[in-house]
Amino acid sequence: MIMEFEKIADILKALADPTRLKILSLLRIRDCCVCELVPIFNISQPAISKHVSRLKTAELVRETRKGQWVFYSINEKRLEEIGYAISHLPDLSEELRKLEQQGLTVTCE
Amino acid sequence: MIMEFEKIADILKALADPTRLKILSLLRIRDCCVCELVPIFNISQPAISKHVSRLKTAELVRETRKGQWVFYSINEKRLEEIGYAISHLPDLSEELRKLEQQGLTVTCE
DNA sequence: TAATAATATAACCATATTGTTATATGTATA
DNA sequence: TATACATATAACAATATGGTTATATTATTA
Repeated sequence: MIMEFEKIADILKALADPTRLKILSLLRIRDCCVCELVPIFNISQPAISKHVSRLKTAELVRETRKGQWVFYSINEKRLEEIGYAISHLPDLSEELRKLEQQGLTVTCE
Repeated sequence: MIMEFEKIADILKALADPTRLKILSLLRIRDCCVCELVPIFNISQPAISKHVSRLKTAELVRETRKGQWVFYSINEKRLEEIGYAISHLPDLSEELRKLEQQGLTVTCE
């Protein structure tokens, strides 16, 4: 299915941060909870919590509570979806057609 | 080749904007110059110019001057690279191993 | 129940992002 | 050369982002 530009941009914004990319790379190895991620990064627990929350909003990770811990797992399907979305962006041929009708296209050489 | 987290994040930031995604979608149809893009979007000429400049910095588009116009073309290779980079993020197993050595991993159930 | 541990949220700050208008630069043409 | 057109850059404003510390929430355990 074709994903809207705004939706794709929103998911890409969630991905477009080195810390969040590192979290995803770690979750590829195994599920982790926030308290395991904290000592790996030089940022506070609330900062990590906000990063995983951002990934969750974009459905790039899923959470499972296990007692006092919340384990996060990667949603590989979502990553595949975003790859597909980038190579199948919504078609804007109509916009270019309108431009031509208005005589606003540039023809050179 | 494996791309560093910061580099991937930087390219993803260039992609993570609806206007820039629409520009890329238009360039998939044919090369365009800034003056053709302006009437398609509800933003000023300098705003469009800055967007294509951001895409150029990330090597997602290339420019060719033709007389007074600058035509922009999509660099599909770069888009493929970023797709590959996302599915082959740098490996952080070592970080998790250190965590285990320090006894900071959580074992439950 | 009280204390502890893990996580999330609130309030705040510094910086980045994305738009604006004004202006500079580069190229073609009268 | 002077003018016009396309594009880029500068200066600025509003909002978003990513960090901080303090505190609230949720679950476990003494």
